[in-house]
Amino acid sequence: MATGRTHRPATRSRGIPEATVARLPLYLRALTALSERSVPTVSSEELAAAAGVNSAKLRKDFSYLGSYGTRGVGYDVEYLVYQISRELGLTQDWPVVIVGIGNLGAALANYGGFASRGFRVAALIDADPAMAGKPVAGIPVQHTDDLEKIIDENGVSIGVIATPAGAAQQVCDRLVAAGVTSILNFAPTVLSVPDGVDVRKVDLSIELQILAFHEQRKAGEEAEAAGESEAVIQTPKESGKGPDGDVPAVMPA
Amino acid sequence: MATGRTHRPATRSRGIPEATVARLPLYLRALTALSERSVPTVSSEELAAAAGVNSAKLRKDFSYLGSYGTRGVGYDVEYLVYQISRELGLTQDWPVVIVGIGNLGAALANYGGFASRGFRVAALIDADPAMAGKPVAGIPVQHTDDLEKIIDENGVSIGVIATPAGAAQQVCDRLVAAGVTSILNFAPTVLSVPDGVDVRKVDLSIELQILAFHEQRKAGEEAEAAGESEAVIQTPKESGKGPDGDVPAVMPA
DNA sequence: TTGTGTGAACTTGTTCACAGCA
DNA sequence: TGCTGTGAACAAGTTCACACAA
Repeated sequence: MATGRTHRPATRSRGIPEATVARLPLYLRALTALSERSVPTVSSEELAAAAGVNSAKLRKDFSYLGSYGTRGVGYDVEYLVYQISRELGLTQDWPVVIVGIGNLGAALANYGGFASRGFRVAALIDADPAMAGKPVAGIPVQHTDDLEKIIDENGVSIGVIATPAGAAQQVCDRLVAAGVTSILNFAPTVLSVPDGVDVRKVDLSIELQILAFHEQRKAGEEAEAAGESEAVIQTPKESGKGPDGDVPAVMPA
Repeated sequence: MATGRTHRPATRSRGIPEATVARLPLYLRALTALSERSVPTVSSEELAAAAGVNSAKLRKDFSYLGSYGTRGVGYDVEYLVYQISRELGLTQDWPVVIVGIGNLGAALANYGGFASRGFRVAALIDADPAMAGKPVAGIPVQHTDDLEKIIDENGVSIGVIATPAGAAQQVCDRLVAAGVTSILNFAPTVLSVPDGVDVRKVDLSIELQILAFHEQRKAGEEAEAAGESEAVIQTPKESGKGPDGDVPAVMPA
């Protein structure tokens, strides 16, 4: 983890900002829907609405890819679908393995959104010998022992970890050693990986906690709207060095 | 959707930057682990390593909450756990409903990470009458018809949508109408909600697409390292007004 | 006339580096 | 002396507003 270089080789990969990259799949989804309805062209305004962003942002994003629109007209849907797909690397096939076939792993295996985007579930792997051979989503589960072989034979470079937290780092290490360079982690742990390996994490409980934060804030605002004046929203820092402020006496031994 | 005000009442909620809020659950998790090992204090350096961030960022984040550390010593683990929990609103109980009990919904219902963080699965809801009454994760599934009643009776303000994309907006509308003000959306659609309602989305396929982008880039860099000189990483803009650049002739009808 | 493409202003987020407290 | 807390510098991301191409 504590290697000298920055984790990602460059903050902007090939000149396209991360924030833009993260939105490209959103645009792609909206464009695919339009394409299916045989809509030939869209304006930035329409597409932005469909993708849930504002049009200035969308145009800026597209400007990093090149000048693919026509002034006064808009964007050619099919052409943009192709350009974004290419930019995201979805014009090629990406075999992925899912490790940890519990509830979540099974859900992922069954998730239709992968196949339609150039991702192919090449194998399902689980540590439970009782699972071995059992088909999930039509794919027989294989045992962890064969992990390296499976990665190698299928040319897998993207791995999905859906194991319990305790097993995640170990699985991660084996995946990386076997040649996987991108990992999608569902286990609630921080994974250490060598330079050059990308990790993205999805943590369900973290998302809920962020919602809870805002939810709590809303509740506070309501109370405030009812009685108190404006000074209710005071920053905790204001009570800075004070004896206690609104901090309950919980300071332990 | 297109209301005058900005979507979120304020960009910084109660003075704490969004980016910081998003990291608090990470710190909390690391702290909880330390707490379980009865570690009394941590330095910003240690805690940062455990949470996978750098120490400067962590200290800055904590500075928004107040001055909870001791110079020359570090942070009291238990005290910080409490402060962050309180800040995130996790000292209270949050009943949540999960709508759409397919593979993913079931996985979420079984997910242990919720209960341990103040979230309680108050009800499971599905549109399939055949599911009604069947217990998932020990909780009987209820029919969508009763959605409003369930929300109301349980005082639910956070809803999780794990339905197919087609049903998501409709479910969302009903949740919101019934009083839900925070939604965690797993369906691959953009949801429109009125002002004051928070939506967070988790899209598995989007995460993979982002990984694919970086994966592709890596492959490109390898090729480059083999033969070409440095000038290979040229920004697409450099070929700006040029005839074609590296764009293949795919422009459709 | 319409809607893209983009410099420039602005906002948010990150990192640096060090003063100052325990 | 050691580590927090934080201003100040920097970087990334967003929004504005308008020139300009079709």
